[in-house]
Formats: sequence, C-alpha cells, structure tokens
Amino acid sequence: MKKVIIALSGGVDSSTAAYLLQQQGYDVIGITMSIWQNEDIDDIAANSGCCGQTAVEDARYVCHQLGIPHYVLNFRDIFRQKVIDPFVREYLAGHTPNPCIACNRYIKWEHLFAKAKALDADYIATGHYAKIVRHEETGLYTIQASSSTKDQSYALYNLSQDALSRTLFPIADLPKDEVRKIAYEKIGLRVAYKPDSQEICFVPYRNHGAFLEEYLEKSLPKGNFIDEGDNVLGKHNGIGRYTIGQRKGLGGFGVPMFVKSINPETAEITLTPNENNIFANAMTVSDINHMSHGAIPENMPVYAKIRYAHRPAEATIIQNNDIITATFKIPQRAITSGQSAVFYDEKSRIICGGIIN
RNA sequence: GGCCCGUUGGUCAAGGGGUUAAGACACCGCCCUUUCACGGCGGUAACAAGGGUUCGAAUCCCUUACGGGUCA
Repeated sequence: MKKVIIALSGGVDSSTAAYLLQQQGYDVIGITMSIWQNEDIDDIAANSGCCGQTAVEDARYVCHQLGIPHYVLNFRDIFRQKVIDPFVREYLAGHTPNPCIACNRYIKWEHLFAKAKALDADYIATGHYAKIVRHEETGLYTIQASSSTKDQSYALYNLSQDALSRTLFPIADLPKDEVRKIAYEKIGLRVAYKPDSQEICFVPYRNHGAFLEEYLEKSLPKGNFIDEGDNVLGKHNGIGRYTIGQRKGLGGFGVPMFVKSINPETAEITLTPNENNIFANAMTVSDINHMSHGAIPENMPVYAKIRYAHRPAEATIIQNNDIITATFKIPQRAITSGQSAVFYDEKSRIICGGIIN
C-alpha cells in the first residue's frame, strides 16, 4: 500500500483530499504544520487563515473521523526564516511579496516534503486545485490549471520535478461545491461549510502594515506622496502599506489616484491621476523555476499571470542568464516587483515562473 | 476703514422660491480572492449663525462671523 502524507489545514479542501486518498486505497497520514510565532496572537489568528489553533483541532478531528493518524509538526522556525523574514524584507525594499508562494516552495515542498521522505512516504498531498501532468513532448512534469471554478496553479509554480513526481492533488478538478458536498455527505465534516481561507494566514485583522510594525518593533518608514513632477501631495502611512496600482486608502485628492512607484530610499510614493500611467508592456522576472520544458521554448506564445487573480495575458518571453524578459501583446496594469509571474502554454500548463523585478 | 463677491457632506462641487439637496473624490460595508492589490454592488454624510419676507427659503432681505477682491 502506497503511503501518502497529506497536509491538513483543518479546512474543507484538505480534509476532503484526505478522504479521497483513503477511498483510493492509500495509507494516509495527516500532518498539520504549526507556524505560529507568537502565542499572543493565537486568539486572533485562531479562526482565520489556514493554520490557526482551531485548524489543528479541526484537522485532528477529521483524522479521527477518518481513522487515520495525525501529527502536528512544529515549523515555526523554518516558517519565520523562509516566509516571514523575507516577507518583511521585501516590503521594506518597496516590493510586494506573496508569502503563499514562499510557503508552498519552502515549507510545503521542501521542508514538509523532506519530512515525508523521512517518514518513508511515497507521496505528499495537499488540497490544492491544480493538476500534475507530464508534458507529452518533453516528458517533464508540470502543473496544469484546474478546470474547476477555482484554480490555484499560480501559487505552485516553484515545485521541482522531484516534488511533482511525488505529489498528489486529489481534488484537482473538482468544483468547490462538489468538494463541500463530499465533505458534508460522505465525511460528515463539521467544517464542510467553513468559509474559504483568504488573507495572509499569519497576519491578523487583514492588516499587514500593523503586522510589519509589530514584527519590526518600529514604525514603517514614512514619507511623502508625490506626483510625477516630484511635487509633494501629502504624507503616507509608511512603506509597506502600499502596492503598485493601489487606489484605495490613499486619501482624498479630488480625483482617483493610483500608486505608480515606491522608492524605499527616500520613502517617497509616486501617485498618478492617470491610470494609463501604470500600464506597461514589459517586465523582467528572476528566480526562475522551469517546469514543462526545462527552458524557454522557442517561439511559443505564452500566457502570463502577474497576480493570483490576474487573467492570463499573451506575451513573448526570452531568457538571458537567469533573467526572463516578457513582452506583453497588450500593456498590463500594475506589474509589481515582488509578485510572481507565471507563464502558461495554450493548454494552461505551467512553462515556468519567477519573481517580477 | 469704504465698496463689491463668496460661505452647501471629510474634500471639490451642482442647484438663483416648492428637489427624496445632484455628481466626483475620500471613507465605511458586502461580494470577489489561499498574497498585496484591481474590480463589482451598496451605504453614511451638507445648505456658516441669527433674525426677517413668504402658504413655502439652500435660493430674496438684514445683521454677525469667517474668507477673498478692490479703493485712497
């Protein structure tokens, strides 16, 4: 019997995934990762995100219902080192990081994956909506977007061939409501209708600015809003509370204003009233992970996502050394440093991805 | 000091006797969303103060306060 480690968050998706694996005849072991840094915020975080305190209890209960073993692993140090610290550094550098990408890469598919191997597991599994396929020409593993209404392939572009060959996504193509239905009817899961997790799991109150200041134990660098002619428009509340393209939360200027750029040196944030000025038709991307081809395929039109919920946009890409330059057919709004760009082929399979410069 | 003009939501700003007192930006809420954002849909909120005239005043008149402008 093949042994599989399932990462359980206590939510519907991973719980249902565990059930499906069991139905498919796997020897299933549930693992919940403990990532909390500070006991004090457990109360706040308990009911939100993917990894709070009730998450552990919910996961334990599901395992009890399914009759499978459940372990809670302490990932606090590694999580801080690989996810939170870079998250903080990136914001201070004027970028906008995506911690879920880092968590998937380092925590789930490096650290947890290593634990799974150490436990002699054949596979690691999660409740992500995405499919693992092999490219018919290259033979390489890649991830294909889920045909479900939900698709989380964007957040998974960093998986290695080794990881892909030993990963299972049991709910890959299922519609969300089908997953809930299974959870409710087949498992009798008490969290069947728990809301989807969203927001950064380690940031309480959906206020990452406050989190950054608390974590740093000091204020974020404050400075001026300026216009494109360097005229001072007002004061902002600190680098780290803003991202490119942001419109809300800037204050009233009589007309809508958009964040055009963030200068970490001077702590100045440039605003523009002309939304066209935040569109660009090119970007460079580094920290690349290749998937379907192991390199940039020649003359292939690609479809780039520059944010999780971004609609893929047609582009051409070339790679020089470790940098990909992407040129869009149509200019894209708010291409943002620190966010990930994921390049798909015409069949929604990931060619490669990386971090936008 | 004299004479003009102005004062409407947090900001800008329509309305010149009868309006549920527009609209924009901000703000708030919901939806969307395993990042940050964008987006969609809603919502709160105002006639400078006091006196008149009038059936009826944000609209007309007077006074006061506060802003402009202008004149020796």
